[in-house]
Amino acid sequence: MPDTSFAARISDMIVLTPDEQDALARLGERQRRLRRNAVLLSENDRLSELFVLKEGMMMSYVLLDDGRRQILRFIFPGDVLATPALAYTRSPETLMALTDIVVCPFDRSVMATMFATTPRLAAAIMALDQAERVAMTDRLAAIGRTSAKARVAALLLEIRDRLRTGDRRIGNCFVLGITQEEIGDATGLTAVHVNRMLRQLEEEGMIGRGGGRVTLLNEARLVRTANYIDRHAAIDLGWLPALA
Amino acid sequence: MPDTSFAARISDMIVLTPDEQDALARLGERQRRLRRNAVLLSENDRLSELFVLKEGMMMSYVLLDDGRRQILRFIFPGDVLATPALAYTRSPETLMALTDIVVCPFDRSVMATMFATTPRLAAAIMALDQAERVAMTDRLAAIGRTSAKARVAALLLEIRDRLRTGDRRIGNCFVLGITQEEIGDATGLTAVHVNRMLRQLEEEGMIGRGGGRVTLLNEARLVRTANYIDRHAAIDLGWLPALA
DNA sequence: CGTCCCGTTGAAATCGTTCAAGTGAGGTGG
DNA sequence: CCACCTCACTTGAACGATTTCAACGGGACG
Repeated sequence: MPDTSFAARISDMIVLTPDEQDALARLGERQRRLRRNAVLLSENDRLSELFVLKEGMMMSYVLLDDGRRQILRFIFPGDVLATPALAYTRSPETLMALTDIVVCPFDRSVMATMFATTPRLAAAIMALDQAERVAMTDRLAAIGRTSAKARVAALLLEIRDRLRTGDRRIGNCFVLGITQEEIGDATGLTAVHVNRMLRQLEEEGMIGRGGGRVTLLNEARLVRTANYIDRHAAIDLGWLPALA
Repeated sequence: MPDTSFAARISDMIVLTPDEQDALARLGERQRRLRRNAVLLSENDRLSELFVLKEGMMMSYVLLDDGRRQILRFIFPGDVLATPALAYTRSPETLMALTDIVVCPFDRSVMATMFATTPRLAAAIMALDQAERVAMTDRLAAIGRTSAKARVAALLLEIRDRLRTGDRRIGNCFVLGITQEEIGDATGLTAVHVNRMLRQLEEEGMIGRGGGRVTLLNEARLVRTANYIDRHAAIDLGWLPALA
């Protein structure tokens, strides 16, 4: 049984052949540890490796000329990072650790080999990337067309669901792991306004806060105010051919 | 020489083997024509095919509960559509023709076959998808963190650059092909405000308008006010192994 | 014990929206 | 060929959501 959370996620969805399990295990061979707040890759850095996040939480972001930051995504165990390496030689985004982390780097040539030798696995990776793409379109729609309250609510729900895919025991009460400023940079709001929105969600009984934790008190209502859809729950790789 | 614009785009970037050219040509075998404003696929429709856009222009969007619309991307000849089919059985977005179009549908099982038989081609498709992903993060950052003027300017530049990849003769003067309402739905603004921003860009001498066309009069300044980066120009697939 | 970071709160300012009205070009039927 | 209709675009004025500015509290950490 391969031990990376990435392997766990893949094998949750398709049955792997021994060859595929080997290939998957090789992705986890090298490991790199980084401290909280360490930068794995900066915008415009030379880019030739991809990574799988094995432990911890990360984020990717871009900085604008005026110093403003847009957080593009939060990254959880089992996610593949730095996929732009497949199309670009310089990173379009910065990758930073939000907690102490363990990542497994692998050269993009490994990806090329995987396409040739374990195509089904490559297809599965591409499919998971599509799920990430769809989650990003959800964020785009949220930022472009929903209220501040809805965006904050959606982010809370998304983080909870992502944390839960890594640990099924996580219920309605969890440690967010990010600051209000980071929530703002992810949702296109200011930290000040995020604070007001959290307070409002609390006053309306949708969430509780305390001890660095958030509790979803009325999830149904939260989902409704957020326009939220859990994209990770609906993933279906059943079309992948069951090769020998 | 394969005749789809998709084939042209791929072979611009890597040298194809005869097998790969065959596989590419097979993608273009079936064709479907749609009229302007026709819907190829609605949100939540059953999803088992992908498409390559051969001619014309399309967009993808989502509708929110309150009827608001967020346009996720504009689609140009050579782009692959409905890639969420690789991870989901129902479409997360609506695909609509902005002009009369020709699309080439192919089942996702064809994609699976391609992974196994022409892996390098599959890798190239995944790489181009990454470019699309990066363009989407640019839009996310624009909507989340830049002014209305910057967003409109960025959209004008992006559309011009995308049109140009299909027709190198296109210079600084081109037909936009979308309404101000659509610009608004793509940038997270109202049609009214888009109008004011266009006027402002015009008054400041950055663009000219007339006869349904836009002219970029001061491209350098426009790029600066938009924070724009041309992602399609920097694509590099050189890492793909040059197989026999 | 001081300092820094994060969170909190109020008041004023601003950017973008909403509402309302009007213009103009293109298409269609009489 | 004209009357009519629709759709996109245009413009002004009022409104409102979010930002900005400013100040303060509290906990963690050296």
